[in-house]
Amino acid sequence: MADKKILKNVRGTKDILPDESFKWQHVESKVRKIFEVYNYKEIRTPIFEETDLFARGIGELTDIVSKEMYTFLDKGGTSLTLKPEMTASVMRAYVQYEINKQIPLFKVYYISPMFRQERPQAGRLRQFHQIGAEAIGSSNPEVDAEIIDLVLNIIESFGIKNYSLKVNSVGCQICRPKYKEILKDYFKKFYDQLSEDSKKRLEHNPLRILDSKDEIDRKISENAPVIYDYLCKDCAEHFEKLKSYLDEIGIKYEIEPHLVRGLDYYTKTAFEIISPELGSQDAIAGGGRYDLLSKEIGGPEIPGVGFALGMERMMMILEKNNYDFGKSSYPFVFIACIGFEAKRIGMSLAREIRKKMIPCEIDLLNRSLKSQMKEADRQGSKYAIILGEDELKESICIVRNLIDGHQEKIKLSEILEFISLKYAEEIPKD
RNA sequence: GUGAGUAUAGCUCAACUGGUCAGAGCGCCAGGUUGUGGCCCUGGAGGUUGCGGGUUCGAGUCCCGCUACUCACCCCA
Repeated sequence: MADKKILKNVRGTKDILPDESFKWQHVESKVRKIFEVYNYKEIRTPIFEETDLFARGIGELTDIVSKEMYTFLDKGGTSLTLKPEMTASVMRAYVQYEINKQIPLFKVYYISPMFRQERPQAGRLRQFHQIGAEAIGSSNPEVDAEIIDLVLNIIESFGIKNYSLKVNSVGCQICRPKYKEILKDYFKKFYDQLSEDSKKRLEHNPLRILDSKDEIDRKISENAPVIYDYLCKDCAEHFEKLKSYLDEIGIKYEIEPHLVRGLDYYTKTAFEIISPELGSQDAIAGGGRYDLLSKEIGGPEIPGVGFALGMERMMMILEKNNYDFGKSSYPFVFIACIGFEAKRIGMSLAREIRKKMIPCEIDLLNRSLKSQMKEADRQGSKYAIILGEDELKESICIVRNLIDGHQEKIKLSEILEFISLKYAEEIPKD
């Protein structure tokens, strides 16, 4: 028989094994608390949606839709897509349940995997996780300010200080098209000097040229018309108010007229938080206002703002800075048994201890006492309960403190209470 | 999709210009302690050097192809 191929995780995905998962749990629970403080409730949407939602919501011409989506037909022939981002899904749910008729401002957050079929590299995976929030129902700049304040609070709560916030206004359906044309005319004059990529961008996305990494593109962009001269009154006012809120809150930011978002639905506010500790994919979070999205997906005109933060990217920074994730869970008590009879008593005792919600481990491999003790130590247990023939005869067990090595005999009838007491003493210290 | 780099035990890595080079540390297992962890000592298991060809008396070491991984472009979280 031929050897069976060893399967492995698919490219661009990552397994999070137990020696990592506790870090994720730590980050998630901390983040959830912050959302709670800002009064954002969790929303969970399906991992896949009808392809149309993303195609229309994000925009057919965007990179995400045109080449990065995991799209497949289900058995009924419907085209489905693994979500590449959450905003469209959240808006879909909002429109579907007519939340505008129930709640004036819908504030929700999510922590969820996303899928994009790109070439993996540092800080870029095909299945990655985003922490994000959306505030739907208001076009006020206060909401933009709160969203920015919120994401910065999350970042800072993990001790990250080395970042910069860039904000911009990308206009709206009234003023952006005009600016786009003016920009196109400007770049056309330098067409021959533009990079190959930018020549293509000129067609459908001249704004992106402003964000090019190409040396010559950048030089040309320096003298390009600036969007602020072309914003309509509404957009300009919105931007001014947002800045004044940020100033008052004390948030430091950089005005970045070249900041462009890759999703079509953004209007007015666009922002990005970048970290020099990240490598080429240096955006730890991004977001903005999307007043056009609802209509794109067939809903009424509903304004919204949100952000998304790359969890893996934040983890990269935390690891790099030796962030203290706390420790993994461990069994407070380890029951070591010698012989079948002792194991029977041990199994029963383990259950009683666990019923009291005290983490407990018992040897399941029938190894030597020495191995069991070694295991107890490796697991980080505070106490070992030793049960053997000798102890059974006297109806006792040995309780060994693995921190100081002191051990004593305890009656089997009193062991549960003894351990409970010790555990109660220990709790506040952890 | 394009480009570059890397590919040796479970993990991190050694092996001069091709000639005992298949190793170390960590981890794992066992013994030193007939029923007791952490430190220490001793021993053991574990690799057809990613896969397939080629050059050569001889290749982990050179060449070609494939695959995977990594980084960068693109784009984005």
